[in-house]
Amino acid sequence: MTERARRRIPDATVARLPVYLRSLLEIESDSTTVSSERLAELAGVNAAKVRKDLSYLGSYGTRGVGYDVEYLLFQMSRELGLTQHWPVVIVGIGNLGHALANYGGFGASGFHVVALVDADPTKVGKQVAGSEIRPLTELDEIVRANEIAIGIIATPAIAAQDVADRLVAAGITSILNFAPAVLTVPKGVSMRKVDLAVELQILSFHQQRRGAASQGVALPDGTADGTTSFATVD
Amino acid sequence: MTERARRRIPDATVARLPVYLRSLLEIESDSTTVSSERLAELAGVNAAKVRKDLSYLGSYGTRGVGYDVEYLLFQMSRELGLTQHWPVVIVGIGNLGHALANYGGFGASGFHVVALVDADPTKVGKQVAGSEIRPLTELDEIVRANEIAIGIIATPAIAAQDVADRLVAAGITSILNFAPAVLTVPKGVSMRKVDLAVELQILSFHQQRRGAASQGVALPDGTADGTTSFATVD
DNA sequence: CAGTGCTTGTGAACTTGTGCACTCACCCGT
DNA sequence: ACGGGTGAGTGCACAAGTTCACAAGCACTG
Repeated sequence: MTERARRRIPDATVARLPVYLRSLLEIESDSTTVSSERLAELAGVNAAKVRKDLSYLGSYGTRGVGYDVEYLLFQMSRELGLTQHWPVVIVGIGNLGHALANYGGFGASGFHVVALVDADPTKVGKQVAGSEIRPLTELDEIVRANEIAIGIIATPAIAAQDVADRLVAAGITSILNFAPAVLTVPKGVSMRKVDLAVELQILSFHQQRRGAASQGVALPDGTADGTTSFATVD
Repeated sequence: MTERARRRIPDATVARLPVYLRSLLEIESDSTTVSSERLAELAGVNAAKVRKDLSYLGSYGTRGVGYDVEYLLFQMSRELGLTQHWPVVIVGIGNLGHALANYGGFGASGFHVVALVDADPTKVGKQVAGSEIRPLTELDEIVRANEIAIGIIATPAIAAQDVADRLVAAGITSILNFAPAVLTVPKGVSMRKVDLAVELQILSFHQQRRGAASQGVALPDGTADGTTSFATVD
């Protein structure tokens, strides 16, 4: 109640906040203030949506003027939890794990890859992106020692559920899964999935339809996830 | 009318079809028939959703029995356009592009990486995953020569829009974008986005909330995209 | 060949998300 | 000091997606 029972932020909005954040960072040096219209343009959505989304964070804009970029950045970062340090473990150092370990985009937002783990004994001990690959058996210890809350799964599909179970057992409560498998996790653990094959197949679906029917098919320009944008086919 | 004006398949359903497809492939060798309940369990959704989704494809089930796995697989593959050959070009052969080029999951579904392109002259000519990296300037020629319809962007954010424009100019109508940037494409081009940082930030949001409020926050167990599943926090 | 049990297919209620349009607060210029 | 213009905040109607509940249909048994 002291916290003013902050309005629950809809999932669709949460998914767009990072995009707004990035857009704000891009113009941070140019302008001190930004309108919903301009921000909408940068983020690829419409202005009404921007205003509604930002209103869930609170009334941080000034009517007739716009939003203060600095302040909005701060509030948004805080809301997204980016003001804190998030140690991350990557499990499965194949091609993708390798790429993720070397991905620079992490650090900027408070995410830091602090451990790499793989079940393959021939990989254990090797250095990747400045870290040494540790055996899967040490996962629990590693997670606890570093107080890791976020785990990334980049293993083959077959191993993914086992890894997820181990991560959960070790106390991890957020999982990002790149393995093409449906994982089940207990309540209290959030998990998101990134699936390359699924994305391609969705594209294929639309591509195929396009070829088949000369008939126009209207597609919406975004999903609840904000990860998609379609243009209209005609 | 002959084509029975096929019901438009909702986006949310399209996004789940690949998941069903994968689930079916897993049980293909075990059972000839599958119930909506079983399929729901494998795909991590609920049974009613499975039935509704499948109903958009047509009435392929048998009441009291279930769905014929083989037949469903065939229909679904056809619907998703996986019965055809899809040549794919990857632009940007950094860590991620490298990983994507080596990713095996493509071939199984009709996707084939037929060309790798990078703007960096020091990378051009090198062999990656059996293909030679070609210069960005040859993109147009490559796309036309191989009749490529799908392009994957794995460049830094700054280059992404330019690459997208080139892809579109070359005649590509489906783009999968891994660069952390909002791209605009003309009507008639579909584009999907996979953004690592966004995913992490969404996880961070929930993780952060969890820590802040001892108050329970209920999260839905899936989005329109089917790429997410959350458990409830308490 | 009728009865029983199982599972699909789907209308309808409900929830969530989107987009419009309008109000009202605030800044700035005079 | 005050009025005009601009752009935030929001109520509302609509669209999309989800879930429920149940009738309809098929296989199998006696």
